[in-house]
Amino acid sequence: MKATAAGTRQPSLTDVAGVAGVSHMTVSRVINGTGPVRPETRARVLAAIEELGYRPNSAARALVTGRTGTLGVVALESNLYGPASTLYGIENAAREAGYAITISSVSRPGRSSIADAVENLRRQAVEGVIVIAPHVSAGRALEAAPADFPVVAVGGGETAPVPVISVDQRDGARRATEHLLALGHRTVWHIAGPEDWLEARDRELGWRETLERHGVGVPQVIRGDWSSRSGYEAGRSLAKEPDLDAVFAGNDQMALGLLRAFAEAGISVPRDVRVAGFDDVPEAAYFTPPLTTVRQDFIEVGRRTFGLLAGRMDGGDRHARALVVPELIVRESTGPR
Amino acid sequence: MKATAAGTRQPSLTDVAGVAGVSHMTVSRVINGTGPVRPETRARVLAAIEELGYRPNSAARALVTGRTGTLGVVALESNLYGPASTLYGIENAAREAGYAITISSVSRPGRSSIADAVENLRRQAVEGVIVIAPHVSAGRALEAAPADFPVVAVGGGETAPVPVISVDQRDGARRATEHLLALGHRTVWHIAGPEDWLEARDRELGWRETLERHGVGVPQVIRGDWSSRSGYEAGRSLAKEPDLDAVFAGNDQMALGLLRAFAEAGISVPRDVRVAGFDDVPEAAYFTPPLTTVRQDFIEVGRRTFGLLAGRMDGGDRHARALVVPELIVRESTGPR
DNA sequence: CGAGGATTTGTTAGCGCTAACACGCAAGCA
DNA sequence: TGCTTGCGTGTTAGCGCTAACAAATCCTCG
Repeated sequence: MKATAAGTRQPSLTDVAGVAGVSHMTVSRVINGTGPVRPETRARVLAAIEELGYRPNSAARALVTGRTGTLGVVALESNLYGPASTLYGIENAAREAGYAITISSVSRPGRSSIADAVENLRRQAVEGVIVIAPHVSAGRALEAAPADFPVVAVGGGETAPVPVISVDQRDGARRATEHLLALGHRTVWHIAGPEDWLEARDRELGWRETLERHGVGVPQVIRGDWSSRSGYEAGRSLAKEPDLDAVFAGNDQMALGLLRAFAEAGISVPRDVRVAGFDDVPEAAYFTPPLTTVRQDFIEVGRRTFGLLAGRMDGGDRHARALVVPELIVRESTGPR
Repeated sequence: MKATAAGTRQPSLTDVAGVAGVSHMTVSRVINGTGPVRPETRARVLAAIEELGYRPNSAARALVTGRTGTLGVVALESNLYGPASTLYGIENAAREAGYAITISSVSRPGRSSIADAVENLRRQAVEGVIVIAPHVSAGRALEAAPADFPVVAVGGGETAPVPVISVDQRDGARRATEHLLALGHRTVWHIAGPEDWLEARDRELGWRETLERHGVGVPQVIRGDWSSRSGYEAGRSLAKEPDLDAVFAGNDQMALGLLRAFAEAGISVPRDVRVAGFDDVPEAAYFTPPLTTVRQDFIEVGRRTFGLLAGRMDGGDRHARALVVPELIVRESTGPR
């Protein structure tokens, strides 16, 4: 294919048709594989396309077909392992299905910022939108989701009238908590994520339920913000606690901060205190000590999210739900003493 | 704004014009702010837009203006801190300037996969492309970048005929290495990133140059793959080294693995060995011990990358270069003994 | 009070493509 | 031979929008 000189108009279907000596419709048929074309005609057309470096004009096609082949993703602007991985999972599945992905990131999720992002994407003429914003406020924003436009959510908005895919956070928290209880601890402390995150709520709920089901006392929950710093601060105050012996951190970053604070306080993990996290970030196996944590398969989440959106675009149910089951990964931080 | 019933055609400019009792051109002028419109006419038009829930058809607009307001980003499908942060920086800057971002991710970078991704994006009618793929092979792919289409690269392809923005990796490596030498160590070992990464090459080069400039022996470089696992393995073999006293890891993840291996081998950091990393991931301050590392401002990188692309789309130089200077963050891992 | 200019609105064409239908031609059949 | 059938190709219209120009309206001032 030759590069077209800068400033020159891009070749159109008609230009190709001229070179190939056919009508523009025949060229269209060759490109889209619609309608019958004699092999020898097809070859002439393909040669002309090659010669001119023709590239279909997607705007013109979209205008007439009403389809853009683009999906929108509203993503949280953060480097949190989960959301970023989910994004790649979605992108992959979408690309395989022939869709492009347009992202619109949101720095501080809120009812209106998410609605704005969705509106932005609609103006970009996306055919559907995936919202990755596992916040309580995101859930509320989705409650007002239009019925005439396909929106799906990942990990949030239980009550929203949109399909939702989520990892079973409660179950993951239950697994971690039961694992710690099974080791003989009287109770398990918890460092929760920010209150406005659904995942934080669910993990806390799973932890609390499990303690109650086992009839053990529920300690005061400690509130963090997912960051290692907040885990560190939580660890500093927990270190003063006289009968502390097991902690379940809401994510791996906070667990890391916790480990750091304990190390500084001369508390040995797992000998004095056992610690578990959530997410299984790739680094968790190399923390000091290696961290027991709950693994979420984000690639799978991304794939299934795309699937749900594809279904919804086909007129599927607004109330579809999909749940991905997490897995407990046991490492030294809850190992033998 | 009312939701349109499913299945109904979206309202067009003409529909709005009908309701407002004006011509479609007047509506267009109101929407785009082109040409003068009487305030009272404008109000009627806006009311009609509101009433119908009108949303401009971007395909039609793109068809006639030749502009889509979309940029493409070729991203590496990975959760590495740097690329992901850069992506957000770009998205932010682009959104502020009124552009949308379409991403195309690449799992294994290579000459052809990157060229394919760029071609994909061009078919999506993006106005320009940013390639985030700091590989040697990416650089080669960019050497064949078309002259008639704006492409910029972040962090790679020194020789490619496209604008490039990068963090000064050599300088960062120099800072880390000099910092270690200044602490009185005889030499500094290095765990390098994968050979096909430009960043890995530059960091290694900066390290090597610095050692040579100071006239100290250059130890055999150890090759990792950015992962904590590879850092851990490097640490296991380094632990056997009799006169080891300072290590500069190519990134923070590998430094983490290294710290883990040293902890297992009973080597104390910084007492027995001092360790520095690269990137300053948010967790680095909470490693055991907190890690001295080189900070890169990825948000700035994203912003400037967008700036370079904007310049290139305006007919700017294909050989523009921008360099972001990194910063050494000193923490306990190179602290007093 | 009417010419001339500025302001506001309308008309027309066409961007590049696909849908729908029309046409020509060869083959099949009676 | 005439009529159908089906294949391969062409013609036309129109998607929703903006650019360019044309027309109408309003004001200002001699």
